[in-house]
Amino acid sequence: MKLQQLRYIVEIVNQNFNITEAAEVLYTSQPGVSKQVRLLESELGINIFERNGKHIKGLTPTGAQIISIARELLLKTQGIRAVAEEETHPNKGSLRIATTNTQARYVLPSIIEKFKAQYPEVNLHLHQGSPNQIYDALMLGEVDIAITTEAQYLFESAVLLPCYLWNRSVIVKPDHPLAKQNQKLTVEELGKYNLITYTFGFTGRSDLDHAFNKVGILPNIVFTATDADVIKTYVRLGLGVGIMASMAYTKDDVDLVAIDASHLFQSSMTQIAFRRGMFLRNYMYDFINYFSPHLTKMRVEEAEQLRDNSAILRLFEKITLEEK
Amino acid sequence: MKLQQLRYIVEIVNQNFNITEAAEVLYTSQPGVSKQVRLLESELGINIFERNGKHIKGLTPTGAQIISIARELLLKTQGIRAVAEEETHPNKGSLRIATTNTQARYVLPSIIEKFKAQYPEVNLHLHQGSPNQIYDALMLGEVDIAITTEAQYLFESAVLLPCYLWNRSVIVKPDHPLAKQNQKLTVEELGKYNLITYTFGFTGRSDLDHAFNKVGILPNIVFTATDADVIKTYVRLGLGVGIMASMAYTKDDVDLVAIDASHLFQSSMTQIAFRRGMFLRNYMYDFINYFSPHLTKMRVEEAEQLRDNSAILRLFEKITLEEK
DNA sequence: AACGATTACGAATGCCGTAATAATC
DNA sequence: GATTATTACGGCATTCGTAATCGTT
Repeated sequence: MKLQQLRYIVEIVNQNFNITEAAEVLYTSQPGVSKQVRLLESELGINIFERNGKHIKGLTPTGAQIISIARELLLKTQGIRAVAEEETHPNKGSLRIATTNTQARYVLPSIIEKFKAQYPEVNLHLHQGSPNQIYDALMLGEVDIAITTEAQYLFESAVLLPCYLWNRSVIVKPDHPLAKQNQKLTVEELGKYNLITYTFGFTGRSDLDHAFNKVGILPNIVFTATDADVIKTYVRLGLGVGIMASMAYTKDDVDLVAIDASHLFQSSMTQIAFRRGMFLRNYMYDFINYFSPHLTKMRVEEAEQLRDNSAILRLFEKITLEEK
Repeated sequence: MKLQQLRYIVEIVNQNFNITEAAEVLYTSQPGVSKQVRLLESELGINIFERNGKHIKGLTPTGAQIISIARELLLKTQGIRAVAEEETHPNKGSLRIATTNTQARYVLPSIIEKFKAQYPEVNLHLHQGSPNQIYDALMLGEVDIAITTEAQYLFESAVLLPCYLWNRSVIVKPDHPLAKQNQKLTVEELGKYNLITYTFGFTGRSDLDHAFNKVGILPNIVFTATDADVIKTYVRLGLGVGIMASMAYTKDDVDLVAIDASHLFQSSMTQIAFRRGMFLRNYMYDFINYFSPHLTKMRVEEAEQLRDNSAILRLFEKITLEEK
């Protein structure tokens, strides 16, 4: 069994069982990959891949288990390299982040600017996707860090650190009735209008639905989007009232009015995640710390020792209380 | 980076930083090992080993981290092989168990007999040691399964399954006053005699101390041993009253009298442990099941999904309740 | 017919072992 | 002086790439 052979079989799976493409990605020849796969299979005495004559169709049940172990194993080789690089080039390397639109567009820019200034030699890769995609990218080792506000249950097998609470604002044009009234906004009132908000599974949408359910109102949601820019665009077209993360309302949005709605909906939590047992470069700790100042290296390490994410939540609730 | 190179550096650590011995254990030549180590170090650009001129003294801090990752990584290669062997030779392989004296001497024989009959082609290795040694052997991958009755806190990073509760008996010679009295035994009464029991850290000794502490009696423990045979020997010599696991009193002990003491001391729990994430061969599940009938493959798998051992305990408390 | 996997073969690399050397205890 | 690590070097195995072949879609 060779590390290369494991790299080969994992890459074949990644490339949808196409050895030719896998060979290209690996900068090697098709026959070489094919041969090493057969060698590994004969060494283990089993078929990893399900074949139809000469064509690979998929994984055998045993093969699927082996791929899963091989993936973890290859991640550990990256860990060894990272440990070594931390000593040889502590300020050099790459930081791969997966996140959703809201973070990428409104929260991360200033943090990345600061980070870039501190670590000019770290290559930053930012991948935007749905919570599910973010989770997959994290677990397949395609990114080092995930930032998410949704589907915390997905990340049970990762280390999930609470970053900050955020609230929603209602967005309307200045001539809209809601912009003129002085009374405090109610959920009932919002229910009267056409609403534009996030697509289900994005940016705290589940918390929002929950608030309407609780008062027994079926909201009239006419448009949904995965990002606030689209929401604002449709509000500007007069198609409805927008509900989005307050941080997505910026000083450039002079043609829109934001009405605080933090009293209507439960606060949502933005969280940062990484794979359990992963070696974190020092600059990664720093990035996490820039993103969320209470997440010092010491506290992150302490949190990782805890067995599940609810214990991590309790830890930080305690820390917040003590600081007050 | 090659798997062999990782095997080499780990084995050098195992052999106390002696490359010559490591080479012997690996059935290869000293220069070959030495060269591969230098190659790996130069590939990573760091020193794994602390050197004094040409002699290896120990690990660098970075090296220590790398060894730790390399160990986990090599365990995963064993996992891949195990998955393959499960398909090629489901009834063939090895089962390495670490346990304490009491289990090895009084509990396991009948189970091993049954297991051997079922799986004649599985090589059994039984290692006896202190709870600490058992834990180390398990975590270093030297054994597949650990059976323990002590120091559960040590096994937090493993999967720890509750097997059965057991109690203690007081062992005396037939002419001893305790053998003749008909009243129920009390802790106070026991405190009057010289006692012989387990060494601290073995076979539920901590539970025993706890019982004396609770009633504020300082027991007069004159001999301690790691196994019941030694305890019985000293009782036979008339040196004191023995307190040991009831299961260690067998039909061969006709010259001794056992007095049930389950009402005096809290029951102790025997537990079975394996590394989290380890691939268990089917015969291993069967062994666990023979050892503890309520631990079916399904329940063991379910328990492993849980995040910590207290959750596993709760799961089995629930199962026990439902069965009643 | 085109694409994709395997086989065949030659070149190059790399690993391993013996022998010799150097350094430490 | 004995033990232990490194260097040198030659043989062997393995891997990799190109070219050709075979099968599938």
